Amino acid sequence: MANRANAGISSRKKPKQARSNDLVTAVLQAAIQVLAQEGAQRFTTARVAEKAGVSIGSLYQYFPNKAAILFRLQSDEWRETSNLLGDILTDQSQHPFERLRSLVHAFIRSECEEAAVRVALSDAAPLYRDAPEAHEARQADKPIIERFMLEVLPETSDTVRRRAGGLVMTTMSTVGKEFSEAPRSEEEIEAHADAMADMFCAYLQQLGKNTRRAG
Amino acid sequence: MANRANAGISSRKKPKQARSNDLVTAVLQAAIQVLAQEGAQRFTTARVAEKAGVSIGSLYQYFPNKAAILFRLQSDEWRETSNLLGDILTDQSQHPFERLRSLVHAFIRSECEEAAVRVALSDAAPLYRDAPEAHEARQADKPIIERFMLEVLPETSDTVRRRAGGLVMTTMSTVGKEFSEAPRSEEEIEAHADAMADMFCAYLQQLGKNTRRAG
DNA sequence: ATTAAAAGCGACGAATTAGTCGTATTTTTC
DNA sequence: GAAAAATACGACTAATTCGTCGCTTTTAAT
Repeated sequence: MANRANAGISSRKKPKQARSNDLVTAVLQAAIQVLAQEGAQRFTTARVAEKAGVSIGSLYQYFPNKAAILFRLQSDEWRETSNLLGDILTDQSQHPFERLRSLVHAFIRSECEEAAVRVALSDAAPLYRDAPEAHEARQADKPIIERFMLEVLPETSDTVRRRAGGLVMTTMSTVGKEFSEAPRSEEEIEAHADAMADMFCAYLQQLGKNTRRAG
Repeated sequence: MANRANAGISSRKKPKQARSNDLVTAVLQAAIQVLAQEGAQRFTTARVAEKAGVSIGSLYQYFPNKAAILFRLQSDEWRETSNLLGDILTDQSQHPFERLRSLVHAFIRSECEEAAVRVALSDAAPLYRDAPEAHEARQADKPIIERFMLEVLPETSDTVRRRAGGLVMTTMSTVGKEFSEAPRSEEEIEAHADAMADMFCAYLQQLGKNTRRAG
């Protein structure tokens, strides 16, 4: 097998004409369909190109390798999640705990939509997760979380606050993923999101109390 | 490729002589090494056979296909975790919350040991997770958790109690897995486990209060 | 010792896959 | 409208992988 993994994961060349832009979006949409219908195992560049109605050679003009397509899809999802975080957690018109609850609901709901694609995409994670680009992309949410946590636990030490924020976010994302792997009814989704939000609020409240007592 | 996936995932024939038992254990140990050193992507039956010092044909006498080897490893891990659960959560000499805290610490520590193998094994999960055997295996812990939760939240409705138990266990396992993907110092491990235990205790305590107030 | 069963072997077939490269077509530029 | 640049094409190569099958060696039974 010719291996181009060394070429990295970033896009190969910028599409300059309208048709090549269309080609790239066609490839990405096809990639989503292949992931959803065939799963990560059977996700191949040939299948993507065929479903996109594009030749395999053209595909490789804009993506250096298979991993780049997957990473692009994951990046798009990460960006969406970041927007969700920013929109909800900074809405000063609601109590912080209510914002957190909203976030959990929104996140779980979005995880459960198109669950097949999301599961397949994370099955394919080994192909792109070691790339430096992937490492960078995951730092995007940190400032937002940090600011939110400062609002909730203003008197707590940086270390504890940061750890708590990380725990809450990691829990939301990993448990949300696991939860979405089985098909869920609307009621289940809401109930589960509420339970998770309850857990977070109880935890943060307790942390706040401890700090006030100790400080 | 000749495909034997239909043959299922269970072991092919029982080793009856000492040498074949040795062969099976050699294969399993080699499989662990291959996973740890090469990762899920490069985990192949040929590599396992070679590292085990065994012919590929012999390997296929005792494992119907590649997935069966991986499933066997995962099963062994699940059984170990089940034992951990049973040992710790039923130890009546400690307060339930202390047991939970011990469990979290033990679990996170064990996840962080041999992290490479564990990560690779879950990278390979798509190969075995849809098998019915895998589905059964995951129900093993339910009764233990149920009994523990009854002890902690005796007056809560079944639905709520079961959901809470599931949430706590899912959180421990998924967050533990995520946490172990990066290398961690002893201090980090302890601090993180404590934070997680704090979160669980705060949550369950809160749930208990609500029930008492409502009931 | 003879025989049958169990275990072990490894070259090989069948299939799949990632990515290339020379060529053809379309668009832009001047 | 001619030259140059960008885009598109797809047959093909090189590599990898799973699992089989006919055959040999070892062990157990009588």
